[in-house]
Amino acid sequence: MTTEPDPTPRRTPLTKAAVLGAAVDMADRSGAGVPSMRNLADRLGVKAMALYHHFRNKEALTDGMTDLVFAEIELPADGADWHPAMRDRARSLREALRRHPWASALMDSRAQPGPATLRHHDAVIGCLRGGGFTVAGAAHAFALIDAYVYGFALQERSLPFETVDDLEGVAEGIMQSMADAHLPHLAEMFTELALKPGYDYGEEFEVGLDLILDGLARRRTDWR
Amino acid sequence: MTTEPDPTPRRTPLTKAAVLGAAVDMADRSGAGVPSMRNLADRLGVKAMALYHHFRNKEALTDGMTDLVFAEIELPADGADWHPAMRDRARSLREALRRHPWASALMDSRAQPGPATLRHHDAVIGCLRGGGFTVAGAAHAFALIDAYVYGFALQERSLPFETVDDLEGVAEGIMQSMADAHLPHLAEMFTELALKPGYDYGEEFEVGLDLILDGLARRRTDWR
DNA sequence: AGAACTACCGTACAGTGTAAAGGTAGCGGC
DNA sequence: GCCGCTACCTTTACACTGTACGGTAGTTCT
Repeated sequence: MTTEPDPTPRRTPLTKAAVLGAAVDMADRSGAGVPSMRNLADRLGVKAMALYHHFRNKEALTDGMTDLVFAEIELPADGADWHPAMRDRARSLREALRRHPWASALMDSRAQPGPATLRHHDAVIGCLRGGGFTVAGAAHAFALIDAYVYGFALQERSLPFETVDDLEGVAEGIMQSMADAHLPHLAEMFTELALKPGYDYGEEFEVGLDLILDGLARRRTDWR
Repeated sequence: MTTEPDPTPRRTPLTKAAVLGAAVDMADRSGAGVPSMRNLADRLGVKAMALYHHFRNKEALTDGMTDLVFAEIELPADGADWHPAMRDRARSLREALRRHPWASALMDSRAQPGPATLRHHDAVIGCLRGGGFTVAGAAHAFALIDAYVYGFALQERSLPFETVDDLEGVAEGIMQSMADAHLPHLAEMFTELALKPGYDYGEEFEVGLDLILDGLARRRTDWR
């Protein structure tokens, strides 16, 4: 009777995937970035040091988290037309970075790209090559689009307001600075654009993306 | 004799500027990002809590540091032609971010822009407006260029190697992954481009910048 | 039965930001 | 002279971080 099935040997053992899922979820909710090992362990009903059995250190954990984000991004379908495919991918990447705001800052420290990341990059490059880009041209296009999307996500995240209500409070302070320091152009942009009811900084994304994709189309066959 | 000049009342008192200068210098040298309050204080011959007399909290300190970086960036000269001026500014910004790699990641958390930052933005917008961009057009151009430069800096910083020697070591691991996981396009790009002797990822910067400035020139008068 | 291995826990340490309070030097006013 | 006042810095303390080290149940292999 001591060898009964024992449905919960103590609890169902942790898996890498379960830990990463919980970590991503906590990071998304809290808005405070990657959770601490202790908090993450608590949420999993376990003590902090148990996590080190599944991840060499915290960096390995965050690497796994970013790879999970990459897995969410829409891959270009095989043989798809490069132009709409790149547009879709850029939007998808941007939305993933918006869902997981901690991820854009994390790019920095990611020590090594995970499998989803590599697969993602391969598909994108493949799509570009199929669309007539040379190897060097595909590298140009890839670097350009990615830099833009990451940079945009970073900027969007660093805006000092989230809602329109916030905006008005913050705006007063900035407007004051602008009046004090004689910054007429900035002031103009605020009063005539940014503070107007319908303005949404997020819409700048499409404008820039259009310009970039258009430029790529124009250079596609010239490069190299 | 008790009222002598006393050249060192105990020591010359700290100033905000001195603290910020030391902090930036430490961050640049160490490569480990913003120093801790204790380490920074040590370097200044002072105890950690003394710093809180000059900065409300650490965030205020990092805000000051980023503002100091902005102060290094070349401003467009008054009335300068927008095209070369924007190119120079983008290069200057990128080089500042390369000198201070911790700064690009810090963009994120900067709570409020300092005076140098605001002055910088004002000058850039002014140059664009003077070059015939509408308010909305200048906003488009500004958002696009900045996103690109920040994103590029972020990517460049996240490359898993620094020197060509490092590269070869890392490459073997990645090549192995690529072979295992069937990533032919990525493999091709590595063998035919990235691992070739003369290749320098940094040169991609100019390619993308050209494309963007060209697109801006093309749309300058159409926008809005 | 004993050994080896897996998965987890307890404890401990050095490091972090910072709140609270205290000290001390230099000052102007009585 | 002395009394506060302010500017600057220190001491102490607390809650929190990542993680090294060693231990301990339970399972599996021999």
